[in-house]
Amino acid sequence: MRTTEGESRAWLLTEVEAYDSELDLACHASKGRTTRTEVLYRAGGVWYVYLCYGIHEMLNLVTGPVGHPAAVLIRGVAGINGPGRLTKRLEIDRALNGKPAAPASGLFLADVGLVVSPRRIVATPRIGVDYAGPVWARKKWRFYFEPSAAELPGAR
DNA sequence: CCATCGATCGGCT
DNA sequence: GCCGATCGATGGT
Repeated sequence: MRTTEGESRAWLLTEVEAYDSELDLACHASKGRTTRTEVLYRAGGVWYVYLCYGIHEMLNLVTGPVGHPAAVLIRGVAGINGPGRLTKRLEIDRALNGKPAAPASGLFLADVGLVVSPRRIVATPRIGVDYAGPVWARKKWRFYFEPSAAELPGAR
């Protein structure tokens, strides 16, 4: 959910990708603590937004305890597929980097009570991380599900 | 300082 | 299926 100039909008989160620890060669923290990755080492609950390919803003939620770099890349919501398209449509950029995932920052998560059976959730290798080598590139840490019309925001 | 490359996307062959 | 766009973080000279 997001608030922009008083306007509130809601999206159903449908696709994410996990990045965990310095051991994960696909995780930016695999290169250690740097100016860019510092946010990943904070306590979970803050946004990590960076520029990819010089064009796309990537939105991630930091998820680990203090000192343990881990994050979830927000890859898609109902109606918007692709992490780059998502940030463009939601007008999200690096200004949000390091900000809390709370109403004060304008972008936060809300539990709407939707229960998704595990059998509906598909797990696949992460996208675009072949450079991480076979072990890490093959881990099935991308997850998504296809929401039904009745599950979309605003449906009744 | 300079070179490399990327958690992508849209357009074209 | 391939390729270029576009730029900041990173690492080496």
